[in-house]
Amino acid sequence: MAPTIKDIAKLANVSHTTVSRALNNSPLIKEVTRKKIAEIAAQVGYVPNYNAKSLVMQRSYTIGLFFTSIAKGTSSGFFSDTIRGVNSVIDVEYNLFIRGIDDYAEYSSIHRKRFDGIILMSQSEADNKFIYHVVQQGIPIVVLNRQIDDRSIINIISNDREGAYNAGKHLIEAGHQDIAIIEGVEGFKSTQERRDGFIKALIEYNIPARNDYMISGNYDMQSGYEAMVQLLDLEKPPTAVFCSNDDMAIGAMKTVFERGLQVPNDVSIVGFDDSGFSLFANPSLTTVKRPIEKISEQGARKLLSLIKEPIENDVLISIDTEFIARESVRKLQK
Amino acid sequence: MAPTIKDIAKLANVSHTTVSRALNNSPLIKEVTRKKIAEIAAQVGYVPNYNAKSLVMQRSYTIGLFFTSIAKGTSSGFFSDTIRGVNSVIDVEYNLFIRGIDDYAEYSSIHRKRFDGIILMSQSEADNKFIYHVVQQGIPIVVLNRQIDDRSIINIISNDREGAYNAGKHLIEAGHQDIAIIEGVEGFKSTQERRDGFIKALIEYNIPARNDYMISGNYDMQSGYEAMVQLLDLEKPPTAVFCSNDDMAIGAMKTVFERGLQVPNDVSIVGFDDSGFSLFANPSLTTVKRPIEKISEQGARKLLSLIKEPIENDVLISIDTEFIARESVRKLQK
DNA sequence: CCGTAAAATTTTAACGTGTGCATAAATTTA
DNA sequence: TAAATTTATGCACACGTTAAAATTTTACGG
Repeated sequence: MAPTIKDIAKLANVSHTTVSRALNNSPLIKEVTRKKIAEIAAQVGYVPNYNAKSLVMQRSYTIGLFFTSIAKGTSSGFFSDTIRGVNSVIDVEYNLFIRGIDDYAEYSSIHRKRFDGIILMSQSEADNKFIYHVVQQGIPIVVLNRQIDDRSIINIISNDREGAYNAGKHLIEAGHQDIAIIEGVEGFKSTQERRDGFIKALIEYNIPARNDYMISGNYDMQSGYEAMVQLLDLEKPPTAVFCSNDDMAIGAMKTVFERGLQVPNDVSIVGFDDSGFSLFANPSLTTVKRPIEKISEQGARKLLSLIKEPIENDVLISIDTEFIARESVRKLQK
Repeated sequence: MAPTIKDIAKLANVSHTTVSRALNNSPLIKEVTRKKIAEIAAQVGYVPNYNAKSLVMQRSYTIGLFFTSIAKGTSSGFFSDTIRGVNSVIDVEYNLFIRGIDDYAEYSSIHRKRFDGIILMSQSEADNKFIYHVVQQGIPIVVLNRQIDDRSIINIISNDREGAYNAGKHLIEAGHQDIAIIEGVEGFKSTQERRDGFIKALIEYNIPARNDYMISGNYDMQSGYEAMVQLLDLEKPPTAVFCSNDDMAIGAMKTVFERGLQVPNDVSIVGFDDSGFSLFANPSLTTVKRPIEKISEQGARKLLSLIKEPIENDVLISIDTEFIARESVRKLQK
């Protein structure tokens, strides 16, 4: 049905070998024959069979984009920004394959023949097993978003620690002393990094970290809501709260309003991520912009060059966050 | 490197054909040999080469999930809900391939050999060209979210018209007479359906539709914001606004607050979609839940059965929306 | 224990493409 | 003009798998 190089060969009165070479711009082919063949190919609407090609070339023309999980724990904005970033870089000659690691019971179907390269948007330490498997299979990989100890792996992360530090600093310099933190999913590297950055700011300004001002959440709105309930129930509630992401900040704001209180007049709130709605929240949310789309673009580019030139190595790229001051923080007079 | 059926054949002292049959559970193979071969295969860690398989089977083991566009016009929640829905149904033996139609300059690379089936989350009439191509290639396809006239195509949509009708009715029954609508992207079927449903409610209650109460937006927050500016600048601003999606509703609420007005006290607002943040908005957003995840699950299932049994046809499944009353609508006393 | 049907397996070919080697044609050199 | 070299093309095989045809082995009735 669909024309093959052999069909073209017949039409052009040459061997299929010549056709193959002509279409791949081999220097062994005379210019006139190449042109003739290209013309015929275009005319009959030839498209290469990638399965045959892959079989003989030992390449798959497939880039795998993996998440820790697609089903849960990944916020929509994060998820779609990642795909957008990668998609914008990966040429259509590649298949863009998307799955969650937790969709797999075992990894045997993930091997060299099936993936030219893998981009992992990693959120959890538990991904290490997957990474190990991929490396062992000799598949080029780029890990995004979570720092990997193995320095032979290309690693692109955002500087969450510094971002959280800036958030904390901003609150302190606005005059706040009683500052709480609502944390992300336990075990996620980002959770830890953001906590560390936040605490660094406290230490730098000699503000004691109180245990009851550190509430753990899980990055979703509901958990932010619940965490804030705990905080407002304290004998001495904080005047400001750093939420480890915007979703939880939105949830936390909800609690504040339900208590008949105001943001930022009664409680100041800072988020993290700068997700789509943070600008349109009421009040608009002061937050730390995390350049997810940039990270994934960058990651995709690195992967492509890694596939072409496998020597590259020892790369850790840290992309800076950006502090965005909006309306959810109140300046206290001292 | 990686073991093939021939390697296994040698180890088992049989021909590679026997191995192939044994691993595919052909009834032509004696039980004992099957077992022996299965054992060896497991032991050497055999995984089939899908390129070779595809080449001879004329199947790709790839499901294509296409969007109208990945880069723009698709909200995060919508995008990720779709992928989640499909992902939950498609077995890992399939490649899940994701792209936007607008990533392609021409469709020649989209053909039967490369896709066992295609799921299209369609938002625009402009997709018809793509659909036509796919159908012409003989690729099984399921179109989601937008009604297609061609009844030979499996089509799964949400009943947006009825949802919008319910939204309008709710506002009217709460006592509102001056009701505006902020519309979605022009040319999107959903835009038209929601407008139609809304107007139907107006007509049913004998409320004249005013031209200056119909503002066009483009489904993003910013456009909702701007549309609401127009509405509030009117000599007689509406007391209620139906926004064609939640994103625009959030934008519209922002405008209201900036004017020093209240939702719902001064203006009532209804959205559409029930996206993640609508419950946590302040006030929480009354909206119409559109079951995107359900639609995509259902669509994926239909596609799988269509691939197996190509006789099925003339299917139009309409999934009902659900009206969700929350806090953004005020009951007027008459 | 032979002949034959059924069952189990092997042999051969095919899917569509790329590549090493041989060879024919064109060009240069002597 | 013949020999040496370069250039252009074709032949045959390989990639890993399934399927059709051919063959061998097993089972069974007389």
